[in-house]
Amino acid sequence: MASADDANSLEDDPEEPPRPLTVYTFQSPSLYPVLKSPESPPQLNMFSYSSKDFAPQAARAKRRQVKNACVHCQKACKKCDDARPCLRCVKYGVAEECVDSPRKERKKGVKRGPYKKRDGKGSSVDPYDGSSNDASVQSNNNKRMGSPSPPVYFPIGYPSPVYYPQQPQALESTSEPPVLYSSPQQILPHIHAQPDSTLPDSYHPQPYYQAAPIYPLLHQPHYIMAPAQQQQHNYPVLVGATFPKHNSFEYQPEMVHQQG
DNA sequence: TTTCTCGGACGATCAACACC
DNA sequence: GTGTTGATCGTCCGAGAAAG
Ligand SMILES: [Zn+2]
Ligand SMILES: [Zn+2]
Repeated sequence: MASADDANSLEDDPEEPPRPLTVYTFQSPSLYPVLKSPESPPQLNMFSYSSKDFAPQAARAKRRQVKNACVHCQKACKKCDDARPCLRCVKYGVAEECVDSPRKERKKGVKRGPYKKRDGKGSSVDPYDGSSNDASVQSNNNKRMGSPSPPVYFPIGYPSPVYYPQQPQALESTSEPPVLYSSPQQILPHIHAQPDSTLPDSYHPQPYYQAAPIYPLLHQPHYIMAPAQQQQHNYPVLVGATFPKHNSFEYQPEMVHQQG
């Protein structure tokens, strides 16, 4: 079966077709809930799929990746998120070791030989021709137009790794059916797991809000919030979380708070 | 049964190349 | 200068192995 960390293409985009019947349960200290297939699964279309099984010829969903996984996730080949510490590290109790993995510099000066001609003058393949086997085609489909697509709100049920400097923007227009998004109330603040002094350089607490991981109600983690008097912002401060079943994960960092 | 490992598919990036 | 191509590098899915 899938590993505990698996089955969690949680952040995937709304364009993705529904994955058949699966339910999240927290049953391991692994970062992400496990997908189970209950006998009478609810009809929830909240999960992405990532395999070819559902690939409708044309609209093949894309897997979304974080820009830089943390060292632990990278090593484990597991899904990371943009938060630092990332959810997985928090869950494993190694939040203080959660730092971006180093990236190596891209080679330069590599010669490539002539490209295919543009504009049908040559033997170039139609990038939208579904019959193409050219591996590069699929990558071309999503990266045209330079800059990365703007952040989008994640649909309910999708834990999101993304930070939003402020209110999320409107979805980029798409021909896909509309999706539901978290209400502002569902956006939790960034996890402040460590005092500033122990945080990695890459960690810059700011009034950023993270679209919180939103799990199906049945298996939602119990978020531990700082007492009101400890909060100096007008948003709640998350200090830890416990996950139902197996209690194996309980994270309660000492304190929690950031200067405004 | 649950958790861990890791091969490899796929996504993101960006320098080389092509065209105007 | 701008846009396109395609190689490189990174992420993480998911199957199988290992452990309990
Ligand atoms: Zn991580
Ligand atoms: Zn981490």
